[in-house]
Amino acid sequence: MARCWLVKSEPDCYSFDQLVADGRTAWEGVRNYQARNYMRDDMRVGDVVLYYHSSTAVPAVVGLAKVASEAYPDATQFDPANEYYDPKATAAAPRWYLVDLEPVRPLARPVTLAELRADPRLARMQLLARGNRLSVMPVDPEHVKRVEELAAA
DNA sequence: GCCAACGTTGGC
DNA sequence: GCCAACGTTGGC
Repeated sequence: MARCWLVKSEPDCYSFDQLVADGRTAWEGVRNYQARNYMRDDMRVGDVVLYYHSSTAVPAVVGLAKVASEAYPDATQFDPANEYYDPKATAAAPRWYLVDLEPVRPLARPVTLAELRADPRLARMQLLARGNRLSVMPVDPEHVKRVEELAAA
């Protein structure tokens, strides 16, 4: 069974609709080691990804995506003009890795953070853990299934 | 805009 | 290796 994941994105920055429009995107700009490690070490092509909109009026899971590539160095770390430039990274020793994502489909309707919190079956979801700030994290497949159920309800 | 939580940095 | 200071995240 493939592993499942959740990625956060601010919709004003890069929304799920934008991913659908683009058809595929490099998940650039992640600058947290744990999130990097998940992408670099644990993600596999075809893994299911919940797409979550954060820092917005109604935070919610809005769509399903999938991992579309193995991990490779994030090119933005090498570009001094890019906001994600990292002067300590070199081509010989990249610091940041990413994967490509492809959209699968939007949820029938967004499942809000408040709904997730209200569902006892999702109580152990890592997204809901106190103080969680990771932008890339694993999700239990049962929790993915439950989110899809809520979206269809 | 506020604030709690957390990660990173850098002095020692 | 400790830890205070600082910056960022993200809900509200």
